[in-house]
Amino acid sequence: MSIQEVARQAGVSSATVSRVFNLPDKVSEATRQRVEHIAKALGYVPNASARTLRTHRSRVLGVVLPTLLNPVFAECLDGIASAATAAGYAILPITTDYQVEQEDHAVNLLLAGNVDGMILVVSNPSTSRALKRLQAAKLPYVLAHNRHSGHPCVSVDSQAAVIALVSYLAHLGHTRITMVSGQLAASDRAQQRLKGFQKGMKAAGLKTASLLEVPFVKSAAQDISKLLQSKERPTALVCSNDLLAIRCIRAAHLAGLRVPNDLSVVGFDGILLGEDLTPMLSTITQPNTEMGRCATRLLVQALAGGKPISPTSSVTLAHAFRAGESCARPASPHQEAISFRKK
Amino acid sequence: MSIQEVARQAGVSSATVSRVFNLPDKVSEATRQRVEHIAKALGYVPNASARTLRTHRSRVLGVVLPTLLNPVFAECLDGIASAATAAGYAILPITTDYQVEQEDHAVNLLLAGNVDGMILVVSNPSTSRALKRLQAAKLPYVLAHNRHSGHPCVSVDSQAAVIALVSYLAHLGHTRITMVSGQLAASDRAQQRLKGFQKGMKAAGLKTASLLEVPFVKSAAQDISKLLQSKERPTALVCSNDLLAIRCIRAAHLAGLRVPNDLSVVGFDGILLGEDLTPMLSTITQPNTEMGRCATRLLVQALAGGKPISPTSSVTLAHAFRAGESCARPASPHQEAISFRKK
DNA sequence: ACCGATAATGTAATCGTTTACATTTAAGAT
DNA sequence: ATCTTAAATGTAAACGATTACATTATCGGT
Repeated sequence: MSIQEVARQAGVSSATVSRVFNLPDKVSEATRQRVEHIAKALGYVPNASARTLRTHRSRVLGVVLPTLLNPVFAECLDGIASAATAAGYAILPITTDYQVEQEDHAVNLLLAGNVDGMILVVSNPSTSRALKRLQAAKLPYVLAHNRHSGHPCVSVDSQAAVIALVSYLAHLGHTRITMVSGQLAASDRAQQRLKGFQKGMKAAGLKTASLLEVPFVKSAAQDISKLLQSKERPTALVCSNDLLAIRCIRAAHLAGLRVPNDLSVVGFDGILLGEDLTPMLSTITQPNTEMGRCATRLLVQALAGGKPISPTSSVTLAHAFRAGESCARPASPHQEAISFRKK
Repeated sequence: MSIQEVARQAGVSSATVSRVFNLPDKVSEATRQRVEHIAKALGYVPNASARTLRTHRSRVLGVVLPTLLNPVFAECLDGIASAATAAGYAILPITTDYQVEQEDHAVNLLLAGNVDGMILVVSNPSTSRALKRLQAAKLPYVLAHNRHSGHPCVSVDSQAAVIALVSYLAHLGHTRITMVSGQLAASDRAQQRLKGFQKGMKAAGLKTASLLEVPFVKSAAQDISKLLQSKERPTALVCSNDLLAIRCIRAAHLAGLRVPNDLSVVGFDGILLGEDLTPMLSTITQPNTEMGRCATRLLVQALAGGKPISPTSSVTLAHAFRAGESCARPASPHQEAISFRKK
């Protein structure tokens, strides 16, 4: 069902039909109605490819994400989807499984797909070839969940958040605090959070900022439980993300430790599910959905303006500490002994 | 960077360049190499819109989902994305928030977007206008998570699963079992699971198959806790999905009930996160990611064959009961009294 | 040396829009 | 009645690929 067919049936030229949809006030009331009526009757829908070919605008945004299996990104994509739809854009998402080669591949695919712009969550903005490629192609883009002065980003200040968190834990009386992180090399977020942890520990006068890096999910449980059974086991875990925190709580349970009585666990991300858990997850929350929305709006705005997005238009969204139930004062040595006997 | 430009620089016609990419063996080794080299040097990428316009194939699949905030669908989309990418297709997902009007809207949008086919999770296949529209447009599609004899579906046999579950609970000694469901009208899955519950209760010789429908998430906690504080409170909850089960466990905790000692809770879906919870979620698992993959493969196959997909090619995937820790024998009246005093 | 077959390449139409420009129509001003 | 101007519509050229068909080159066989 082409525009020509509609034109024929309505007894006008294809140009007029086109105008009915794109510049309705350039066409007389009478013909407009007639054309609209016929178009609807025929079920005419303008062909997106032809339009894109002609106008060089696809009204599609590419989205590059590590995975959808972490609710952080699912929530973010949800925000992107809603904002995009609201602005009349469709989205083309691709996941990279945290692999840089796949980032490159994804960007190439999207570039070939004629997207008008991209929203990405990359491993490391500083070293990303994908971003270089984007700049070379002069395609507008915005990063979400990444934080880098050389790129337009929408993010929270992870480092500050963790510094404040450590200070809070120290005030609660924790001294043996361990950070649990996923593969550091795979994410600048993880690095920034670690940095915040180290600074926070120093500021709190706690010398040993110990770190447990669990590169692979499959071995995580073991590694964590080993840590928890060690002699000088930590009284608090600062986890680089909520999923990790949830696994730590599980590991603690399996090791016979009660959360938060014997061990405090704090996450990072504020995934929606955390609030429904028992114990309710204590975590640093970021507005994940809003982050996606915000990035999308930024991009759409730039597309409307027709100019690339300056790194100076980066947005820092507010984070917050959610005091759940997985974090409390450490047990005093006396109490700890009791709790130990109980087992 | 058009094909013409590459052709000019390579000193050949655009047809030859096109053949280099689409029918490489129809072109001589020498020119192929030359063209490939020049194309790469110029960073040439074939224009997807032009290609689609000409060939009537976009290599894009539309995806219609209720929401990404429920991990079931995020996992499913993950499967779709991976299978689609593997088959050389991109995906265009839209969420409907469980609203039929939005389903219609989504389908129209995707139709206008020139997708080659669609994968959908709808509220109700029987009444869906969106599906009618699709059939009218003769666009190949597959449903996932829906189950209906009139459409090609990839799903599990929810009803059988719940029947077996109720039987299991009855054997454990539970007699007061309540099903907790989201808005029944919004999902055929919920209806099928309820049906299974009712049949299962009957088969187990338990007359009252009581149902708690919690249409809105915001009031769910209240409704559930009211149920749990009622005089003849159930000893087991069969939840229509995992998210609901998690909220029930939370509500039980807030009501002072221990899971599974005072209350058994079983979910449905088998979201990945359930395994990391404490108590580990007892649930009926479905292969969510695989479901997405399977639906995609079915669709891609049909697209290759060029024929619409018959409802008879529907696939039923295997479900399984995951014995977690949120489900156990009910406390004997005596034990129950003790546990009650303890509070 | 010539023929026929086959391989390699080129020509040009086509897909369905949008839009600059040309043309027609209508209305108001004189 | 004529002229000007603006509004409404039409004409036709793009956009960048694919592909049926036409053409040219190559080569073995006689």
